[in-house]
Amino acid sequence: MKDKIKARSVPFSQTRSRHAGETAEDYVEAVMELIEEQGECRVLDLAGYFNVSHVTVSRIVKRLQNENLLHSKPYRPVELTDKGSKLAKRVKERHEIVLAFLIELGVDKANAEIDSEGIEHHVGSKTLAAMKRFLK
Amino acid sequence: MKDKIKARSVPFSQTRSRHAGETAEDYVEAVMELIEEQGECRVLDLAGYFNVSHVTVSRIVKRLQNENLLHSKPYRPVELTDKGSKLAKRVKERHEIVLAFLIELGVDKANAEIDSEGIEHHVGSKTLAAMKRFLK
DNA sequence: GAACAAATGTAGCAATGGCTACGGATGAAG
DNA sequence: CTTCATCCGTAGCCATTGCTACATTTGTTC
Repeated sequence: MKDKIKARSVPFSQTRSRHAGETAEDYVEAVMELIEEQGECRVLDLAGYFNVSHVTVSRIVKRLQNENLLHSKPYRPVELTDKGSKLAKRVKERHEIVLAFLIELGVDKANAEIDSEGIEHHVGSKTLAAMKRFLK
Repeated sequence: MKDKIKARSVPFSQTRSRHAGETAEDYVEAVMELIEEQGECRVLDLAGYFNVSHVTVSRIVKRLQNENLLHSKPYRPVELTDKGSKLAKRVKERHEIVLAFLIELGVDKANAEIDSEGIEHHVGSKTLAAMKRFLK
């Protein structure tokens, strides 16, 4: 009798929804950064930031408006809602910790920046706390 | 004149293709693990492993066959090609290093296992080398 | 070998995120 | 106020990864 395969359902949470959440995090973070850097955030700014077409940005912005993370009127700059702003701050802080951690670990800045973008979405609170301890 | 937004094209490489690559890594690793654990790997084993339907597994296995990572005949177990086997070994080794690293960093085993599944795909060679140094 | 359960494949739908092509809105320059 | 470049939205395509429902194959049991 074969053993039943144990589900790795926690680490392998549904790929699609997980990825949609990562996209949301990347977008609110980018919007906050672009607004800080240049006062406003346009669809084309995001397209340049992520290196995708404005169409892709436009659709994702629309979805994130439905999720109450962003808001903007047609042909107008993209702004953060309160909810989006709070998420952006959490994401940015986590991102900065992961980046500083990798650099402290001995990774060169260029690679630390690349890897931290991918890693940040998968750093849970326990791992984040461990990284903070390491930095002190 | 507004500054041009610098593209973050390296960290934000095209999401779809990046994710398809992560799926490939997860699948070859799972196939190798399941074969080691129980001698063969069936579609339903993978469905249980990833907690998705057998239909999703079936389609992904077909895609990975086209990419020459897996092979199997209809209604038959899934096996690794040489290419898939090599990839699986690299992925498994990287995964084990990331997991050991998180535990050494002070993350509890349960959280280390969860986070390492997500983090591993984004650990470049430089970061991996830094993790290895830390472990010594 | 017939019948049945389990495993796998197929059809077809949705959501997400890529794209090109095209059309409408905005805003600056004349 | 018209013109025009730029920005942005819409239409419609594809790929990936989810799903349910149904069809087919396999293998066991009688």
